[in-house]
Amino acid sequence: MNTFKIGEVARQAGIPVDTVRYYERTGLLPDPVRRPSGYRVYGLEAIRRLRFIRRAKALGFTLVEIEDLLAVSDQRDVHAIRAVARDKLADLDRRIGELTRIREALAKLVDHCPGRGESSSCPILAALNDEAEAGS
Amino acid sequence: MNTFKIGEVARQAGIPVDTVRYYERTGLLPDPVRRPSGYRVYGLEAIRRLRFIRRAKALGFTLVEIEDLLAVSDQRDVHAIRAVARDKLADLDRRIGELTRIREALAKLVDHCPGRGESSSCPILAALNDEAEAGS
DNA sequence: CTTGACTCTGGAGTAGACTCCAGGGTTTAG
DNA sequence: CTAAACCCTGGAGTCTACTCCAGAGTCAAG
Repeated sequence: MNTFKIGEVARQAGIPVDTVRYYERTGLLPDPVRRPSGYRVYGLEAIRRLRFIRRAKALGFTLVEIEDLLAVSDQRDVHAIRAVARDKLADLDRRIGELTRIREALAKLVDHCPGRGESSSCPILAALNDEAEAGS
Repeated sequence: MNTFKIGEVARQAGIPVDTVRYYERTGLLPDPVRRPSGYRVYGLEAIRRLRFIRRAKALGFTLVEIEDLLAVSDQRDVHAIRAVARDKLADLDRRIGELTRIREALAKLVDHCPGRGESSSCPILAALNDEAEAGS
């Protein structure tokens, strides 16, 4: 019998039970069939969908983006899927670039800080206190 | 007269008025002197501190980290300041590395997706649906 | 004095993604 | 049959860093 209760589905997908219910509330996961008792009943499809969600999250997609991804995936629209993935790639590049800029600025300060002596010789303090804005 | 009302301090520091009050609430900024009317009165020191906060945020520090930074900065402990900055640098490296890993995985999928034809030929869908975990 | 700009407080709302709780009912192994 | 393990709901709480609001009081210029 390929039907599962929520706990089993959650375990198979590697996601907490509360999170499965949360995904249902937000519409990411369709409302499941219920037993007369109210217990949710899932099929293999639900496990597949939850794993899809987990993997997409690991690729840096937000839940809203995953909803889009699932929609086009359900329609098997390869073109649209690639477009969504491309957008996400551009977004990742932007975020990486930003963090890298910050990293370089901070690295330069750390490199030039002697770590001892007068506070006036610490470029980190200087950068934080000085009037000049941090350039590139 | 080197005393300012909150609006002036905020403008000088380049921070919204609400945010200045928020920093006060969270303890990042010391409670200022008050006029009998209740109006906050600040000196140049407050403007300096707010600018410090703004610059530290631009370097990727969180408010909690900035609180630490301000504490060691107030003690002019160069060694401790460098240690905090180094920790932050390691943190940035970790985050950049993680995003870069995700970026590479996604880029590979996008590169191999034809963008048309059968959904079975789309590696993005395959990666999201397949049983295998995404490797490096 | 009047007017408009400024400031005060306390509290609520925002985004994103959960996470936890109380106070029940249900299922299943033994 | 019993007890442990599981499941249900609705709602509240978490984290970060603000942001906005109403309703009231204050200040400065003309």
